[in-house]
Amino acid sequence: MTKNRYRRDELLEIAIDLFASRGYVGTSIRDIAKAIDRSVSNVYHYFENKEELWLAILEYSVQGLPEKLRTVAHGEGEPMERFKNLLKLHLEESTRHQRETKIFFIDEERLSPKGKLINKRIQKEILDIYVEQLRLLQSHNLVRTKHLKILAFNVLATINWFLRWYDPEGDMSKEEIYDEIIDFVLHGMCKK
Amino acid sequence: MTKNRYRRDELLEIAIDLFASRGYVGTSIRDIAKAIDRSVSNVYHYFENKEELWLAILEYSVQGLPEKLRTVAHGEGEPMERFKNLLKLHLEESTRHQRETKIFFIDEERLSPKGKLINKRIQKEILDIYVEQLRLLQSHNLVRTKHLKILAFNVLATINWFLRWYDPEGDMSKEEIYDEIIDFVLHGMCKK
DNA sequence: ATAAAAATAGAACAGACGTTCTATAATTTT
DNA sequence: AAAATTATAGAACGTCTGTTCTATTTTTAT
Repeated sequence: MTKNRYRRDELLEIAIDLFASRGYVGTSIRDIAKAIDRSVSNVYHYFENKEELWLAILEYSVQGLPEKLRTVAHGEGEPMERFKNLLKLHLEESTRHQRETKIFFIDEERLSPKGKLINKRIQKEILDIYVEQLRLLQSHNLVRTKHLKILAFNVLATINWFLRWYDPEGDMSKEEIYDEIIDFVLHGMCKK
Repeated sequence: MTKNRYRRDELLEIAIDLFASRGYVGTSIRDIAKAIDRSVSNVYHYFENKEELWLAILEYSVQGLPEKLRTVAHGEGEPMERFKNLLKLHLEESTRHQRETKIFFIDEERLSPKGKLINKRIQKEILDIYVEQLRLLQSHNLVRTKHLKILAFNVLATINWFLRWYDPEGDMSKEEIYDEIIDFVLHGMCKK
């Protein structure tokens, strides 16, 4: 059985590429089939329908993110150190799955109720991780604001927006950029 | 002549609503016509085609933003004070045109070359304003980083992401949220 | 009041869409 | 070797798409 899971994953790869560059609605099953030089029915052989294909991509990549983040957040070390690790891992994972993560934020309104729910759930899970960690830092008197949720949104803003402008071909290394971003999140733009 | 510019703007309003909630590709001309209870041809009477409608929305709202931002940035007062004003105005304008600004960031890949160009130009104009202001602040030794462009991206991240989570029905006032965001941009999340 | 212009509707078109159906080739299991 | 399963293709479906065409009503200008 399931020998040719390989063929399925090829399909998935192409779909990720197309969805990431043209969006969910902007990519047709025919586009995907043509891009990999197979028939439309072949796509339907591996995936029940378009939305299941979309969800398979999420499962393939973004689905596991909250768990990974939680592991680091609940790991060892000082709270602030752990928070930095959390940011770092989040940035690394976002870069590693850049295309998929981009997909995750595009066209979410066009999904079926089921798809929307999954999307929202993952986003909520991630937000909660950050709020929880910020609350911990707050209890150590390390955080400036009272509105933790807004703060969490702002932190996530920086991480997620990064995907929109990051260009792997650019002349700065990933590590350099991560450090810049983490520094911004922690201390903002102003000197001292 | 042009007596019923009013009818055109009604159409524009509906289109903004639909585009903002369902995206460019996800909204058909028929959707728009149906939503305002007119015929499809009526839409075409006011707008040459779908993309021109899209561009009309940009013109109607986002187009003027760079100029407004520039005016404040080049205004009076200390550099840091002016920068805060810049952030404040940018947040205000984004809120005022929340739907349109959202449209501006959705589906940009699906536009024609012409549309893409306009989109990119406006985004570049705004980025340049920030880079310029940050350079000024840097020359006054008020900014911590050397990579101004990344810093500018991070600042814009916070502002633009705000549109994704801001809910006018929420229990915090706009002013409160603006202040939180500006504080985050300036000083980050850490105490001192 | 009449002519010109603007606003509207409705039908039609050709193409793209997601999906399904039927049939055949390739592979795996027995 | 035969049977069963999996992988593939191709045609067809009904629906939706952006757009155009023709015709009619309404408004404006003369």
